[in-house]
Amino acid sequence: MARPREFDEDEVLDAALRVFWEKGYESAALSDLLVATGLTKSSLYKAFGSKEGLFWRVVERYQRDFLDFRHEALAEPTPRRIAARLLEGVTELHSGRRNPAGCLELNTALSGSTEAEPIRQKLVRGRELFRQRLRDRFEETSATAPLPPGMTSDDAASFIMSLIQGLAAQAKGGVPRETARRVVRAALLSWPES
Amino acid sequence: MARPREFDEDEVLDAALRVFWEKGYESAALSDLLVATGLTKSSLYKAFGSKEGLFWRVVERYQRDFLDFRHEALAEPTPRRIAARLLEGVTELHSGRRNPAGCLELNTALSGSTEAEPIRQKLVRGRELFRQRLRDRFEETSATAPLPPGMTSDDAASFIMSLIQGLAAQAKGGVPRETARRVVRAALLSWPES
DNA sequence: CTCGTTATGTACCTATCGGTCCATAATTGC
DNA sequence: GCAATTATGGACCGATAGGTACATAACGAG
Repeated sequence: MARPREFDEDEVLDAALRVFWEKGYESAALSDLLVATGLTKSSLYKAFGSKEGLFWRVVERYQRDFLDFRHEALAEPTPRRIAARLLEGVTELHSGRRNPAGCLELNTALSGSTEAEPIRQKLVRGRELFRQRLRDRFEETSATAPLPPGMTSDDAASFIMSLIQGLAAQAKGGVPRETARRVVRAALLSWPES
Repeated sequence: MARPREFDEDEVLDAALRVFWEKGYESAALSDLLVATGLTKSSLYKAFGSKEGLFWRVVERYQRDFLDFRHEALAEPTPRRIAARLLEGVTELHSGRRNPAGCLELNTALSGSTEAEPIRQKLVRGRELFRQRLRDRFEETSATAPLPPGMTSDDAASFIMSLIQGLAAQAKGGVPRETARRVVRAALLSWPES
């Protein structure tokens, strides 16, 4: 019983996703978002409340559409297979030519303005949460197949997280996918096969 | 035969270094730099030409004063000792409470505005140059002590570089030094002792 | 056909960005 | 002590940032 929307929310979110992915939260200007989505300022603010509101909707989609491999990875039965699936997933995601280089979340979480500090912290918290889930899965699956000798589940989880961030940073720097693949291979050399 | 400067250039550069380190190039506002250095806009522009001019002077100092361990690392006689010294250096540098969290260069190189794109690229080039030096040293020293079995010098260099970026990103996220140390230990487990 | 409701387009707002201009101050050589 | 030179203080600049106000347009319900 009112005027209908003239835009498709999915399309708008996808367009905004590209912008935030390429530039990070802060460097993505409102004007960039308007051009990319085709919305007017009024429509955007009516629909999403603010730039930050839009951003969190976008992050939601990012996790759903692009980070889904993380769930599959955690479901793997051995530490090595979990780690491999994670690292390979990150490699394919961040260093292809289909998507913007690097990681949407990292690109945002590494900027340093005081304005975006709460956003940064929320992202960091999410990262830590995933690290804990990873550690727990390493702990569980290490009964089936061992971790690299000398590594605790916690060590292993922190190690993999660091590598994931590193790969994302490298990808943003333009390091080619093939190089990333060799890094992953190298990192997994000492991880026992199932 | 002219009016003398009222500021000490070293002190100014150190103060500016902190600001750029904490915020990255873009998020470091000119006003932040003025407050931190105690300079007026006129003096800053007279002395350094522009924000970018000041930034490169600062990077120079950063590399001289804080990345000096890289040279020592490259001088080590075996791959493991090179890698260890590098990773430990990065850990101590980035995740202490003495210095701002994370890496000045990475904090800058991961932001995505089009304005700072040339700066990003220069930093990325510098990183690639160091990677090559690292690879060459791995190649040379692998005669004395082996690399981890299955890794070429190039693999090893890319692996270490990724880990360095990862540690820097983690540090910016507030991951404690002790965790970083455990990551380094884990990463070096398969690297043969000299 | 009108009314309530929601969406859109446009003009406008304040704050801040990096940077420039110019008058004035402090120095040394002569 | 005067001229030449360099440094400083502060007003000013256009561009852009994110965000708001308000009038108008398009719908469904009655």
